[in-house]
Amino acid sequence: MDGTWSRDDIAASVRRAGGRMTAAKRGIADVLAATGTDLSADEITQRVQAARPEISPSTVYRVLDEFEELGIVVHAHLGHGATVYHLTGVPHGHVVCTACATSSEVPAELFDRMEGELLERFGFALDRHHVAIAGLCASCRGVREPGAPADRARQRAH
Amino acid sequence: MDGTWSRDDIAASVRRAGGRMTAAKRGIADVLAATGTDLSADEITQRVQAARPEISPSTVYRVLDEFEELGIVVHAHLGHGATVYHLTGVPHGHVVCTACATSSEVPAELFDRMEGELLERFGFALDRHHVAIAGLCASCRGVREPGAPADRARQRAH
DNA sequence: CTAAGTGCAAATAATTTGCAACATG
DNA sequence: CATGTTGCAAATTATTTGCACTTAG
Repeated sequence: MDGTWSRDDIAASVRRAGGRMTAAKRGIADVLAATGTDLSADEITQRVQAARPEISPSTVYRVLDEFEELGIVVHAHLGHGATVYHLTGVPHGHVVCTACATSSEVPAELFDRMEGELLERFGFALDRHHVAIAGLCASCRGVREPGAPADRARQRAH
Repeated sequence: MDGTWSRDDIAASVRRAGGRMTAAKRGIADVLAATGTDLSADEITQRVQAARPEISPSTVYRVLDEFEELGIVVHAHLGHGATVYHLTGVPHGHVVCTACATSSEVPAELFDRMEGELLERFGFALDRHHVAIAGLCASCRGVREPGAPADRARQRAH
């Protein structure tokens, strides 16, 4: 139940918990299943509305909350931007570039060592896919050549 | 210039950049220097207003932005909560408990190994103090004894 | 004096909530 | 047909911005 989710798996999970499978939930489930990447509530809303324009943002938030309690999706905070959601499955971490705001997923094992140390030294049990790590991506590094017009990446450095 | 900041250091830095040292900036500098921990813009506003009630939140945000461009403060995103700020100095990472929402600072070396791997494998240069790592703190772990009344930590699990 | 800085009110963005109308099982 | 759900509008929270007025240097 932590591999790939189909719309039917989701429906089964919802009903098992006493919930009802509605058009909104079906639409959201389809969007999530059709996309491999993380999506913000707003992006999910827009895609769902492509098919059913009447579905409101508040419904999307409520359904996402329900799916999360059922263990169907998880959310993560990517720095400055909005919260993103994705189906549970291959656990992964997130890195966000503070210059171009691009986020990418990285294998969860990268966190292994830090996880162990945090647990031993602080008793803190890390959740690898919940919050993103910030930094500069490969293409944004080295862009700042000393002496260059500075360019001033005027975006509040995320 | 990355050790401990005094109000005068800050004033010098502001003036060197062509800025003016005002009552608001002085008040904010004092609050930051008096507190070792991370503070949200709202907490800073409240503390500054204890002395000068007329100082507005928007000014706090603007001053914090200026201080950040001058390298006096850095901000970090602690998961669900508001952005927090602190004076630059001892670099550290942040961990936030998803159950009790408490955040703590952890030594930056914990990130060393991950930093190296991210750089080698993805060309990504990590910024250790920008975004928090989520998980369960020592006191919240083990609280969920199987069979217990579940208690339902009803807060949207951060 | 003069440009930097400020207070205040209004504008955004991301969510959340109240409630009456609906639909699923 | 009972109750889980939804759409919509209004409320919140965190932040940003426009502007006329104030003040540091």
